[in-house]
Amino acid sequence: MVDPSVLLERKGLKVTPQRFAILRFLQQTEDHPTADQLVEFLNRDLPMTSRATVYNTLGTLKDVGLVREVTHEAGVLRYDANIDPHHHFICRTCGRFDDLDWNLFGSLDLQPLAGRYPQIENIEVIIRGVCRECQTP
Amino acid sequence: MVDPSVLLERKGLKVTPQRFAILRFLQQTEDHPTADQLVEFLNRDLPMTSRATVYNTLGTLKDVGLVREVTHEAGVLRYDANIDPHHHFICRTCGRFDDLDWNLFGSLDLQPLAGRYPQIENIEVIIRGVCRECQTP
DNA sequence: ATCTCAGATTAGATTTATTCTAAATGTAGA
DNA sequence: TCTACATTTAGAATAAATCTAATCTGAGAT
Repeated sequence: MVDPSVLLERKGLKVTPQRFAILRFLQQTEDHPTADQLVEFLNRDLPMTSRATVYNTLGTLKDVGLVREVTHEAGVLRYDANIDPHHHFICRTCGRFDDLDWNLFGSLDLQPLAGRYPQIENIEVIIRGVCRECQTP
Repeated sequence: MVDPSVLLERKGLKVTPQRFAILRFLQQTEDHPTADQLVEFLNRDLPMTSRATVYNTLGTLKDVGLVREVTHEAGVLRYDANIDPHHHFICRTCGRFDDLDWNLFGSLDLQPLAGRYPQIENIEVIIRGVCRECQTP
């Protein structure tokens, strides 16, 4: 787990308390929080981060590639500090959102796409279903 | 292309002019329109469909499985009458949204997931990049 | 030390997509 | 025709995200 300050500096961004806290929280959680959940968490003890800053910061972190936007649910925008390629499982019942290992499916062969789509930047498999915890036995 | 009336009746839904028009439009377009684009189109010539009805109808069509919600863009919800499994390409520049053939990647082996995720309902590969038309040569 | 200025943060207003509500309409069957 | 229920409707309400204009902060210059 790299120090958030180092990551921010590498990207030429000033290290502010808000940026530090947001990036560190995203690094540490297994989850994929929404902007709103971030506001909630950051201000739980000591309110020091406005809603607008959370949106601004998530935007800049996304622009420099420190954070990914995850947009696989209706009306909800989530954020992920795991920027290595990986896949996702989404539970229809509880909304649980798991990262899945990139190598799960072996190597996806993109050859058939190369002609029609000359510039491919990201590939991701999305699996939807009901997770073990939500099974009704 | 199956008659929308037949599809609606099979699902036990009353055939109304609005439902018919919405389903037929989704069947005929290559695109993945938003609710707003549907309202716009349906009322172009003769206004006869309210915004609420478009949302209601899309909701019921989704519930009975005649239509799929596509949720891969921030803040935008699109609809697709192609309910056979398939993949998607999304252009970062123009937002273009193409269906890709299900067999493009051969068969995805789900065996490694079976233990952890007992109930898998849908799999989809999402490819993001820049389409041929948006290339700057 | 203090000044300056660009960048960062802020509260609150605004915009946009979606959902809700309660009334009006349409339709199938008695 | 009458009744009952589903559907549609306009407009209000909600929620997420963006915008705005003012304030704050801190690193380098003086």
